[in-house]
Amino acid sequence: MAPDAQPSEPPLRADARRNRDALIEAAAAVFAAVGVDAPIKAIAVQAGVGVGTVYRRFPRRSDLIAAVFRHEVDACALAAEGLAVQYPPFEALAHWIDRLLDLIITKRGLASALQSDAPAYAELRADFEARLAPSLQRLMDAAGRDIRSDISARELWRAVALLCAPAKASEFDETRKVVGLLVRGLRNSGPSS
Amino acid sequence: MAPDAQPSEPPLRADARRNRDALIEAAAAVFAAVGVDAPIKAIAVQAGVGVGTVYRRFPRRSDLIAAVFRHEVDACALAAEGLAVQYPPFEALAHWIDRLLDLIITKRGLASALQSDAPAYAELRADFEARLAPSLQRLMDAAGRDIRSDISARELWRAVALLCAPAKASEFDETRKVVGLLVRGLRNSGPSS
DNA sequence: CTTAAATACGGAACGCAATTCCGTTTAGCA
DNA sequence: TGCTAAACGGAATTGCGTTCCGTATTTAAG
Repeated sequence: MAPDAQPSEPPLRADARRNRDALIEAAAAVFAAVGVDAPIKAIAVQAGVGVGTVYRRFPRRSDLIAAVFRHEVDACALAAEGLAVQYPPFEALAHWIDRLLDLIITKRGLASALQSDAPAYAELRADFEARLAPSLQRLMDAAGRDIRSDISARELWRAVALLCAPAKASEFDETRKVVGLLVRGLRNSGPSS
Repeated sequence: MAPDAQPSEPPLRADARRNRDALIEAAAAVFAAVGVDAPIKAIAVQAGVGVGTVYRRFPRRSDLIAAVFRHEVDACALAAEGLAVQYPPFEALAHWIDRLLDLIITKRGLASALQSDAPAYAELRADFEARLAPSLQRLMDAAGRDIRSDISARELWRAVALLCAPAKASEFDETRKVVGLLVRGLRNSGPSS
């Protein structure tokens, strides 16, 4: 009855760790070049391993995507704290959403993957959501009556992710504009503070 | 030099027309049951024809989708006129966007298809856009200063389509809410009329 | 320094859907 | 009725995702 509930995996074997790292690096390169829906084989080749190795370590494509972007996602979540200090509540929220936009928009195919319900991507949205929603929630709480209360952090995050979906480089401006509209609609013009 | 430029196809042979109609009907049924990304074979079977026949008549999947929804799309475009008469400009616009939402939201996978850049769907967005954008443009023109002028009909239409993308039946309300936010943001709160 | 068990590896094999191709069938017409 | 063009169906091809298993490597014990 020892509290071993959390099955903390045994440490990876040396070669396994090496391959794991190589795969993340290779995937980052391939994702940047081709998009997150690149053929698994391409990533395996780039990393110099067999496809079996990819699947053993990252059973779902979303696992690999999540690993590649983990640092950036965490950084974005962290940035909320700084913005909350620097700006008034509503502006902090707006700026953070800009930051979120930069995160999603520049990764080819990431936004589409985030809303795919294909099993290979199933966990991705949840993973991103788990890391980002708390930050957003705090900013929204801080904004209090400045924003509408009938929308949740999860809903807002998903809306932004959706609006990023088509973004090719040529459409970044359009995406920003439309997200801007959404944020405008979020603001409460009711009883001024 | 006769103005034969438009290569109006010769009329279809009787069996060809029969199959064409059967395919549209079959596709409608399959799309409703499984979504617009259903296997072509499933549609062929349902229609009682071979896959070759599907590809001969509808080379790209988008051709079939467009054919299936043509009536509904045209009806939506038409509805703009009526709304423009019944309501003040901004409300007419808002109502029409609701109508647009109903059109897209209830067709499984349609919204995703509308933003896919896969070749099989390439023409779909353009096709819908060509039919819907003029109506939206008229409503926006009529709304004049009531709405922001820095967004085009095409941009607004695309944003709505994007926000519909995830919509499973369980999420219709969420989608409506978020689109509502967008429309709110579109309204000009500046110099009142 | 052996050696055996546990892990990990690679890539062949399989499944599934998209798309093409071509020998056969059928409608339209004289 | 017979001929030609149009259309048909479905087998074959292609491409990717995913699984499986015989082989190779690491690790730790002796």
